[in-house]
Amino acid sequence: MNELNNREKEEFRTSISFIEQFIAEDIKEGKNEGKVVTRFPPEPNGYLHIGHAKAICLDFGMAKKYKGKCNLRFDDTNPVKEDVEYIDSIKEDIRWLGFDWEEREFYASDYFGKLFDFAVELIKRGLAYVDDQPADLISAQKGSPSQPGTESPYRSRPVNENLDLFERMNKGEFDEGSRVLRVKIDMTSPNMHMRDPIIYRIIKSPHHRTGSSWMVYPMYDFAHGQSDYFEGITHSLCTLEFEVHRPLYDWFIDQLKTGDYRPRQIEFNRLNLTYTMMSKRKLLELVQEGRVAGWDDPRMPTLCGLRRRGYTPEAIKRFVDLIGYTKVEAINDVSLLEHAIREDLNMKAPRVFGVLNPLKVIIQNYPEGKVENVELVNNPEDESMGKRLVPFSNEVYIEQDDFMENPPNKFFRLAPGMEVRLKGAYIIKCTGFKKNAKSGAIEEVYCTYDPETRSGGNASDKKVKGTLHWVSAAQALNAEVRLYDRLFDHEDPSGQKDDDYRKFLNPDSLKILTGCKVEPSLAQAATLDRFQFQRLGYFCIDPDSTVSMLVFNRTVPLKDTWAKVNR
RNA sequence: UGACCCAUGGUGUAAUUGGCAACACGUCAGAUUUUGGUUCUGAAGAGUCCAGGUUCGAAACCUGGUGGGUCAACCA
Repeated sequence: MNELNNREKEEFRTSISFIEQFIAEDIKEGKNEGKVVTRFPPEPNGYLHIGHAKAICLDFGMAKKYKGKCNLRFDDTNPVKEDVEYIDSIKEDIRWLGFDWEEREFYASDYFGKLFDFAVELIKRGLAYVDDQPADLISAQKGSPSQPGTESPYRSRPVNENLDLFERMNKGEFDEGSRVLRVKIDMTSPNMHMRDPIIYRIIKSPHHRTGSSWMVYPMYDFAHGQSDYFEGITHSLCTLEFEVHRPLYDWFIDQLKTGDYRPRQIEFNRLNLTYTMMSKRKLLELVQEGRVAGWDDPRMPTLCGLRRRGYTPEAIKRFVDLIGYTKVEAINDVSLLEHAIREDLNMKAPRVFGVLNPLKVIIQNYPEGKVENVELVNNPEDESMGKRLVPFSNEVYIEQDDFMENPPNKFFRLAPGMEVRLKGAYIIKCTGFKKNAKSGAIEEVYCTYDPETRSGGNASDKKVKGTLHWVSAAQALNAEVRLYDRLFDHEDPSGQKDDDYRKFLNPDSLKILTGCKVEPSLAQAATLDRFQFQRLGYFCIDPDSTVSMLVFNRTVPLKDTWAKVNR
């Protein structure tokens, strides 16, 4: 209720991102007849991560808000790096987030013909030339950011010769790397991207969509802006590092355009998160080196990893909404992401009892063999989620942490002589315990219960300091629980100049608990179902889970002020 | 011996575009609670990177610094 009020308050806020301000101004000025067309342009060479979610939310979000369209376009200009496997996963992840590109699934490769024709046109206009020099020479001639470049000796090659060579490059007459097509701009430009950039190179590997029909492929810089133009994109939203490319894209569009229309590129900051990294290359290394179990390892910042971890699309979108879009290179605190998932799951996740580190409690005055079904609320935040029955008997498991032989001052749990409530059942009092003489480990705890204190009963309003979750031993289901922590123990693992990011891998990022006990209602749970294990955290069923062995992933622990007091 | 971008509590963002620096997360305290969760109340925490300038008035505009980022793939 109150949380809703908070959300409502936030929705009333008038501030919109600088990007949205630009879009709103463009609409107001009647640009593009007030239309908004955006696109999400991934390269199919890896899995999507939460940084992509930030872009997806913007691209699809702006289109939706301003009654426009958002295209999905795969920027597939480099056949050696790309694969259909990635296309499928990307589409799955975007759909999972809840966005729809309808029939507008495009590929940069759809435009290879148009792009080739445009390149030929540039040659004819004397604006492009074939360079026969090797890569290292071309690179050396480019100069450096503080040093102007020098012109290629092939720069003034006659038009006919360029035309002939370019056609023959595409027929496969020359080896990869032997020739490239460059555009003629300015080798002394302070902007490196304007120093006669390469627009076409020879690649003989087959392309996942066009097969072997092309032997030359456009560079990203030559394909991206024009693809936007071909699709009628009005607002081309991308990350900050493309800011310096914008003059080049504008140059191409100047040569291409026939009217007033041109896409407007607006750059925003990438998403960075503490204790992780977004580099696709490094994420791939983690997978290939076996440091994680795969792209969907629940410790990965990939969308499939977060999904398997138990994150909801709503929480991810909420998080993206909270961090905003600016031009500042920021590192966002993971605690905000965790806040977003807790906030969402608090409303949605049914409560259940699960004991991670079981300790048997024997209730000595409760009849042996008797089983009562006690009623528990599924979600105190949402009455419509109903109630369920949970079996109670004379032997129950509680959490090892919930018992102490010699408790400190504010320990509101079980200890010799102390009383606690077993949530939904009875108040019990500890009368003794069994301790392993060698290890000192507590093996069993003995209690008595007060029959009058059953929840809902006569003396049920009796106050005790602590309430524990529990699972009846005889009916308990066995479970494996995987506890995840941050993958790295450094806030910015990939930003350290002198240290490899692997050095900061957190050795405790995964802990597997095998002897866990959960309430019998969980037998019906399906893969990826999410629950709150009361007093512990949010958990979901892992795809590895089977009928004989339930497997849970901990999405995020509950806030724990007791643990905080103890540190 | 460059060009471009950026700078607001610990973190991320606001500030109706020149008018009392606000919100969220986090932190701390209290209340409520059959979850040490949730919820509620309150507090601490920046005077807006620095120095000048314009102005009745600057976080915002101008100049110059400082600091950070990006750019030299036949990657995207």
